[in-house]
Amino acid sequence: MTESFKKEIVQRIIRNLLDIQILRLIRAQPMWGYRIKKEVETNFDVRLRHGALYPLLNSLETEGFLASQKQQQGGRTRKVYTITNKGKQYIETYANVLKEQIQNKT
Amino acid sequence: MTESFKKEIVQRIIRNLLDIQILRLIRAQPMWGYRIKKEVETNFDVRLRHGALYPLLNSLETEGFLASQKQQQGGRTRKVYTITNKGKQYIETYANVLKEQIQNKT
DNA sequence: TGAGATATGTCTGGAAAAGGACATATTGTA
DNA sequence: TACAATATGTCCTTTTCCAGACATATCTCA
Repeated sequence: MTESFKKEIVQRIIRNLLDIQILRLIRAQPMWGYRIKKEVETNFDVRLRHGALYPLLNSLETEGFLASQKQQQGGRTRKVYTITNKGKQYIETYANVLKEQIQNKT
Repeated sequence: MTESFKKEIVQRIIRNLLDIQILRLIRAQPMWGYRIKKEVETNFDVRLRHGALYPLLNSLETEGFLASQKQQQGGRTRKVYTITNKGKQYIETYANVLKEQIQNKT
């Protein structure tokens, strides 16, 4: 039962806090959309539709959480994202909130 | 900036994982709906509408995460909820997922 | 006695989100 | 050469969610 709970909870976190998971991935290593999709799908066993991902990445860049550089791979273009200081602050704050969630028996 | 981030993140967690926050509250101390509403609103500085809370409590009981006993307070009735073993397992699994999130297992 | 707090419940219209389709181009492989 | 994978983007319809309203009853305090 605990295993199915775990899968359910992970999926809920991915769905509702997808931007944060993306920031965490990119902080660990700069990445482009297609790669992020594959990482999320294999790491968390959740379907991630590119029709949701690419607009999200663009808005995260517009809001200053991510920055991108175009990278040519032959004739194919990759938009490689790196995390900004603002983005780092956001996930650090997230980690702090989680710590409180675990510690407090509230 | 980090402060406004914190408020935003807390509100997102409450909104999307409200059931878990309720289970955590009730595990700490058996409680009824109105009290839960007040606790959540003061502890997390988030508005919690009773029109969302009461149906959620009823469904958590139906699914076996909570149990309730009616308590008479004069002519006024309180529905006091306690957490079940299933409910405890759910929030323990949640805590484990959060630990992995913090420990940067990605 | 009237207002505000306590206490629990349902329901609905509009907004937000999700799912899937439409669109295009390159690269690798069978 | 055709199909699957890589790579990024938009758009529309359906579904889900939520805020606020509707509903009822008791208790406390001024």
